Amino acid sequence: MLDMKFIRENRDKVIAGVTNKKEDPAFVDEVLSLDDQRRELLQKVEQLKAKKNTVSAEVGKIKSRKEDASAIIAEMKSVADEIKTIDEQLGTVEAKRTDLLLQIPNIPHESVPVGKSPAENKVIATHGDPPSVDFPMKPHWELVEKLGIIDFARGTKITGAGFPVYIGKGAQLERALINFFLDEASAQGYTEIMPPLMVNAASATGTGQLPDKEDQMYVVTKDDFYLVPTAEVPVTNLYRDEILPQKNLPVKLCAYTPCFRREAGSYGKDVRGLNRVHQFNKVELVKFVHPDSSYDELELLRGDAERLLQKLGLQYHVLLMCTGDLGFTQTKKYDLEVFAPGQKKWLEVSSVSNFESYQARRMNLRFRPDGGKPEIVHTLNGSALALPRIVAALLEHNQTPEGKVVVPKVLHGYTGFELIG
RNA sequence: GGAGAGGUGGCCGAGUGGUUGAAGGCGCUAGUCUCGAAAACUAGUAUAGUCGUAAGGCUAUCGAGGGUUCGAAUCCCUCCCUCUCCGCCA
Repeated sequence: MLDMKFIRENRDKVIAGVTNKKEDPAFVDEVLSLDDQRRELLQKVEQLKAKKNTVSAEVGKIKSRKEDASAIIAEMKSVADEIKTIDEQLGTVEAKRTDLLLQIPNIPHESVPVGKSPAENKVIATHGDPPSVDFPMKPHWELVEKLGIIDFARGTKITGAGFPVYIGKGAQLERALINFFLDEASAQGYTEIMPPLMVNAASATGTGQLPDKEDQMYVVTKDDFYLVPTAEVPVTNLYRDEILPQKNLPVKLCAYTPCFRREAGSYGKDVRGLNRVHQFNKVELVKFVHPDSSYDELELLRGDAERLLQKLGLQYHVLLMCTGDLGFTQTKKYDLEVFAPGQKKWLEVSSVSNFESYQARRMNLRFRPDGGKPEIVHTLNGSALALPRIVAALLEHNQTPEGKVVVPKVLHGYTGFELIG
């Protein structure tokens, strides 16, 4: 969430930012009005509490002298009632304020182009070329079926649509990619985390999945847990409610997890094959950094993700997302899209974002500047990378006329084979 | 799942209704002492909200939330977590 003080002092800026994100700016003034009410009630009740405290201490002294304090006690009873009444009002106002505060999105960074639709995202870099072949390239769903390495139909039987089964070299390729990504991250100084795959409501709120994106998560109602939609959630919450020493910054973490997403509302859109599934594997990078360096760290993070695509020899481009296409909690975001030549489509395989203090404030994640008061850290994350679309692009990019697939060299040590089929 | 014990400041630990934001110790920071260090001694050492130009004041916080009371770390209720024993189990 945003800092209440910041909203108070920058009303117009916040409204502009919220509007550019295509969110409702009406909440901003509502929050400000609730904030005024809150402070008014707070002052009133705190004065009464101060009185209560001094008089109650007095009662103690009187009683210890074995004197009569019944008159004062009777008087304080009405004060106590008044406190209770105002406290209740205060509680209501505060709950509303917090509720609204959670519904105000983070505001975009000034370097982000203002825009309404994905069409206004900017392609800021492209790398690699499509394979130069003289045969018609197949989409991956045809390749994997013939090769028998991913079985969508049986996944549907076991669970439901969007739960593919990886078989034989398909499973091995998946495992190889996960290890490759994790090893690359470790080499860049990221500490590997293996987190829980279910999180509680507090964690989901910390990263912004709740209340905004509740419908996208699978819920274990019996225990009030959520299946992780991305490792971002458990990993970013690792130090929730903690104060990190400044010398530990930047904290760099990486994690492989399966990701579970209901993908409600996206039926029929790019759902063929591996393009959009309910359960998939992903390696995620997370950083906690000093507020002064978060935009430099964002570029480094993007580099870490890009390098993987380069090493895999895939064609990709980098999008700088416009304000209207930014997520609720993000101030700036790059998407990496890889080209899948069999279906002639760009597929999003990574999303690299800065959240500034927005998540960290929700999570109460701070650092202590040397000798100073605790401050909120900035959080960033990026996929490095999401597996299914990488596999899709990789299979399509490296297919042979016979429908076999050549494994990229960097993976040979991981797969133990160089050809599928 | 059953039975029991317990959750206090960075850590250990005292505290069963009346100056307890919280004794004492450890740790940490600064100072004294020392050629320097250790030891010893002295002082300081939470977070947040709110009012104030500031100094500073006030409020809240002893797992979380609610209740009783003029007054709660202390009594009551609910929940969470940890530990021990039993059961079950990869």
